[in-house]
Amino acid sequence: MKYSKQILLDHKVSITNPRILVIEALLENNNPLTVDELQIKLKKKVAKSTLYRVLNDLKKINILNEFTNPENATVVELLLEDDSHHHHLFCSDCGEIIDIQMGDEFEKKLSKEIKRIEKKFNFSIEDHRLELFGKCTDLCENCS
Amino acid sequence: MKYSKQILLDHKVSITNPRILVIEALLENNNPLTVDELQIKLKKKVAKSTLYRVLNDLKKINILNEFTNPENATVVELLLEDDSHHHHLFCSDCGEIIDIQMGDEFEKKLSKEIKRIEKKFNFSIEDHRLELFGKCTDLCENCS
DNA sequence: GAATAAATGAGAATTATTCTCATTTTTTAT
DNA sequence: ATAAAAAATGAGAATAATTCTCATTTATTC
Repeated sequence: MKYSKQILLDHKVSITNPRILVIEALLENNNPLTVDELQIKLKKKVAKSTLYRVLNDLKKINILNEFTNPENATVVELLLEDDSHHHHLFCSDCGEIIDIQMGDEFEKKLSKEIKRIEKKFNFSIEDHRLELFGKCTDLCENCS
Repeated sequence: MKYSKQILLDHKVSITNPRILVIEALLENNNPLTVDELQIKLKKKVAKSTLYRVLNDLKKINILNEFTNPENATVVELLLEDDSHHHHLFCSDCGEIIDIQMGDEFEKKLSKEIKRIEKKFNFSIEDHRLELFGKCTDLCENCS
């Protein structure tokens, strides 16, 4: 069975063509996509209103991560069980977004700092996000 | 002279009432504000179009930091020379956004990791942002 | 396979932000 | 301090992103 169908089955939501197409499009890319890019990839196959609805459906079953790029455009990526914790690197020249992983030692240090912040502000912290901003130098075909 | 006027003078842009009002409103709060909150604070004193224009003006002279909250609403804060490097903590109950500082050791470790990422992806990284998400427990009047 | 429930497509409605342009305010040069 | 020139403002129109509506289609249940 197609992986995308399995994902929908696993989350007990009905299996429809638009949902399969959106998941496939997101699976094809290793990195996050803006909604615009996604719309272009699915042009004529999924209605705009349906695309937004499907994205909301995927959010509801907790397999979609949504954030914004430095221009405040909405960006999405699938977050599946086997995905490991990662952060994002943004290129201000070509707009590319790259998944990055920080070293274990760094994440441990971050956890400690988070505990300190929790106490200081009497917060219960559930998640965090680290974003790095810069320019890809000479390797990117878009920035050449 | 009012601090807000001084800021405008220092950055060689003309001193106008809407600009002063926006800067004062942002200075009043220690923490970032959504554009909506800012609009309410300035209700009837600054036109909506002017507010957005002034925010863009402040961005141009690099004293405004703009980002989004977890609901993707635009958030702004003044970033003045004497402000030190900080990050943000978001409460998903009351929407409050709090400035936080991470320990020196943590920031040093982060710098090292950033150098590693720069080499790995052939990037030149210019900035970073860390966001923590959680709930304020019992101290916040909005979350009581 | 028929009945029921859920999802879709197309476009209208809504919201956030930018743009336009006539008027007002600020700056510059005397 | 004042007049001319330049820049900024307010009000609302225009645009863009996202959500909503509802008649039709597709998926699920029995």
